[in-house]
Amino acid sequence: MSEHQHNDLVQRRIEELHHLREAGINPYPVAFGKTHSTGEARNLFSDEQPDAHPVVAVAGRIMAIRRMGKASFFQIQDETGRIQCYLKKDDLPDFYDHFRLFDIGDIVGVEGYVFKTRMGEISVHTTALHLLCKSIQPIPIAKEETDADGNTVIYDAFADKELRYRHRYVDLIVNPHVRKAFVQRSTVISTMRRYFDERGWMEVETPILQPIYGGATARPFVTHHNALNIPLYLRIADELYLKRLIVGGFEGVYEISKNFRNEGMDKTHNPEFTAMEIYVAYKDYLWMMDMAEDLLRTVCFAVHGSHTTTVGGTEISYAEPFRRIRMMDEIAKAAGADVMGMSREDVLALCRSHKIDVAGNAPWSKLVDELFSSLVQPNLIQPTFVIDYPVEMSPLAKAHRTDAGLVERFELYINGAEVANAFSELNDPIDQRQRLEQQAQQRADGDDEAMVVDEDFLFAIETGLPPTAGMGIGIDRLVMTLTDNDSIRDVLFFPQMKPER
RNA sequence: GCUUUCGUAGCUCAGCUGGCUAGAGCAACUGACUCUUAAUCAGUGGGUCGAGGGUUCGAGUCCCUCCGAAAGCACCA
Repeated sequence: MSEHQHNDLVQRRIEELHHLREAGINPYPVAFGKTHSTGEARNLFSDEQPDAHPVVAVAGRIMAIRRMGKASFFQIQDETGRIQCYLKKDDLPDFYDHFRLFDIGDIVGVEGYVFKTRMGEISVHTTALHLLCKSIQPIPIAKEETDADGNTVIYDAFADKELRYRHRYVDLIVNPHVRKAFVQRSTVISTMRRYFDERGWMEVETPILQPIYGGATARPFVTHHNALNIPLYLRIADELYLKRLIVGGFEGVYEISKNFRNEGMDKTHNPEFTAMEIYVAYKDYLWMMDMAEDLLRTVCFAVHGSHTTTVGGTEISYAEPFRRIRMMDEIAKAAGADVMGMSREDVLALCRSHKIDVAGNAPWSKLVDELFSSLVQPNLIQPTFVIDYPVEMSPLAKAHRTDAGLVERFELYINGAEVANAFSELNDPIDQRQRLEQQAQQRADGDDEAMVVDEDFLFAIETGLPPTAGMGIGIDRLVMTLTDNDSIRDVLFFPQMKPER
């Protein structure tokens, strides 16, 4: 701690701290009897009764001070916003000089009454001021002005991304739009949870530390359990455990889980991220599509009070029935050829003819995926379900009821990004074993993201999984589209950073 | 992992083809001011220019290595 930044600004504040103590003021008292939020206090004032002078005790962080000799104005900020406070020496003759030792960033409690200044700002006329926490690190001061058109203009906003992510608490104090995005994130999650709970589906918890990882194609983090002396993997997906619970007799389960993937980081990838997975027995992917659509419409409304939102200047509507398109149809339209039944070599040539850079030894499914990602996905701006994927790309999805070679699967795309992935779950144990063995073969052939055979999972499927629909939603990416942020770091409180040195 | 760009005061930023003691605004400090609001006015202090090395008479500026970040690419969700 002593190696902390000890610049002159910090030194100055530590001295002030000592002076306050000498004056008999405890800079770190235990509590404060707050009666109103700043927002509530502001609402107490009415122009019909300007002399009502409702009495309040509000608390918050000092964000601005304007000293004018024997009177001062300061603004305090709490969860609901800011309110100006007015303090004059006549009211607090013994205390007023101590206020000189208060700084921007200190947390105070203010007792007083609500009034409106001559300049028309609703304020608290201070009758007692309590220091609740002396801050010794200065916070960045972004000044705000309301221009003639009523727009808030911010000067010198705290903008350095590295500092904002490393000191997120400062970012949250100083940048209201950052706070707002995280409130919206919380609304997304709480709305989903309520939606599922109301329908009788049960929230569950499954292991994060797993002896065998599965449910997705990804590279895991590995750790070691000392007492058992075995490697354990941090989960990459919930799927296999949640299906075991459906086997066990629960008919609707969901989990909001942190997953971990040991891969590169960029605007859309953080090594730990949040997924929601839900499984409902006796349903299929068509039912799940309807549910997903209703769910997202509900979530959007909870966040925005509207069924539309704007991302990067483009309006996204959750109101209309979402478009549903078949993957193979779209690839055929965009690439000019039906890839079903085409040889790997022909699909490779097709990729090359569209100038898609792919490895020459990539498997058929990978090539088809590339065609889709390059030619179709970027155009899926409005919420769109892409349905019926090739079986090679979906080792856990049930074979399509009518179309050979396909599975009953959909992915939901919004603003060109995949937000949900779902299928009619594969419950044919013979088929499932073959699919996993295929994965194992790919793995043996050098694909280190292919799945591992999980014998206990197969045992569960052999025990009997009812017909079941399952879906995963990438919460971070959904929140990005709902908060108009194009970087995942802006919807994670503490995105992964390299340590400073 | 690769490529490019960036790192100057607590914060936001200037600093030219290398050239006097590295600047500004906000914040801080001293003083004035009892309804201000980007308060105002007068004055003061504050820097290992990310770190280390090199070239040069001279480096914030040019070169190299390292650290950190951002954007793009690759991989993935």
